[in-house]
Amino acid sequence: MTIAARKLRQQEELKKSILEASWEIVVSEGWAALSIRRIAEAIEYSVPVVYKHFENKDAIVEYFTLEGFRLLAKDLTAAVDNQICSKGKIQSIAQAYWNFAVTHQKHYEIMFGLGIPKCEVVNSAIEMKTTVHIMISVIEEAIAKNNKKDVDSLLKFKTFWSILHGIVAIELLSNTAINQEPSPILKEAIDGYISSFIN
Amino acid sequence: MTIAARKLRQQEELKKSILEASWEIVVSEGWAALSIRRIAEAIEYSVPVVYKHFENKDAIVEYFTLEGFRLLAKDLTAAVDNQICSKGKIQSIAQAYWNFAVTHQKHYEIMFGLGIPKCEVVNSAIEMKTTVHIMISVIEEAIAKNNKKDVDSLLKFKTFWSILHGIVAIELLSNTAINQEPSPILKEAIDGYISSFIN
DNA sequence: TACTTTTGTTAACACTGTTAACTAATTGAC
DNA sequence: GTCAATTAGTTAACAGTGTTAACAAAAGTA
Repeated sequence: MTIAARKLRQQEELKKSILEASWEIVVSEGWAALSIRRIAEAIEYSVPVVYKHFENKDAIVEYFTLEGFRLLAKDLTAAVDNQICSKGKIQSIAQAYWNFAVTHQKHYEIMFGLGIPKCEVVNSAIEMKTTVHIMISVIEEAIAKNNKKDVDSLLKFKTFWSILHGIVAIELLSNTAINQEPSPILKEAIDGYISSFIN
Repeated sequence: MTIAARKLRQQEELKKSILEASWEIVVSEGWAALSIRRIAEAIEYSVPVVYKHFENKDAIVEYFTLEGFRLLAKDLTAAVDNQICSKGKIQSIAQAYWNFAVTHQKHYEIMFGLGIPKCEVVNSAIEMKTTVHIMISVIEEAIAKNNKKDVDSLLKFKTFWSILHGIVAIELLSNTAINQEPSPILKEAIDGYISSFIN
């Protein structure tokens, strides 16, 4: 069955090349430039071949959306592992979130880009849930350690995420050469957030 | 010159009908459904007539973007006028910002939708600058009244806007029938923000 | 009336996502 | 080895998008 194995391998490589070609287009020319015909041209195959590997264009975009959440979850996990106290963990997550957004800008755009109605997919994805879970765990731990039983952890989580996303989004919108350095706005906002329920 | 006047009036009405038809499409079917051909069909004219009144599709979209900022600026101004103390003003602006986003969702989407590279236009628009100016004034006043000369007002403003946008964006993304009621997340986040530089 | 300008149309170009219909190559059974 | 069945890949089309050149008809002006 080595022939069948080779065929399978070739098909997988073709799928991989579709994703690589897609990513190259997105990185160099943005999400709007991504089209099936451009992909087909890049992989040197005809258009329907792309549809053999992905149901439609959305499926390709979705791949990168989920990849983004996977990467984000990994980064956030690493950020938490570095720290011991709750305050440090939250600050570290915030910093990691920021770093992710500036180093994976195209991912972030498609993960949180408004105006594109594909939220159903994202909201139900486990990749998303992992990210959410990491944040909530840290916040719940902080609440427990600070004996603030009256604090709503879900509310705190949503506030946390909203602040993070807001800072990133405004920064990405004002497309003035984004600097990798930690944003003072981030520090500012997170300090205020932390002091609202951690001593 | 009454004939020329009538012609001018008719042209203006045609332009108005283009905008009305466009808005109807956007409201009922979203921004993605807006197309020149759909507009032409709605106004019962051929396609090039639309181009007589707007240079291109972006110009139509831009109209609503600027209209959005105009409306937002008006709402924020009214919100400030209602209040006397700095804290109240900031809270009132936050609430007004939220209200604007939920009652003018389609406007908000196009004003801050990521992934659409039309920021150059928006950043240079006076409509945008007015909105910015209102927020900064209130913050500067708060800083002055609280004798916090070391506080960076621009930083505070960016943080403020980021928090507001983040909360709205996350809410709009999780398209679960948005409720008009004041978001607890908003109150939560703004309270934290205010206490970071107002006694 | 004859000329010019305005107003509007049709039809095309170059794209987009998507798919039906077809061909050529490869595989499996006899 | 031959023949049918499956697979891989193609071309060409449909329906839609933004945009514009070329043209016709109506209206205004001399």
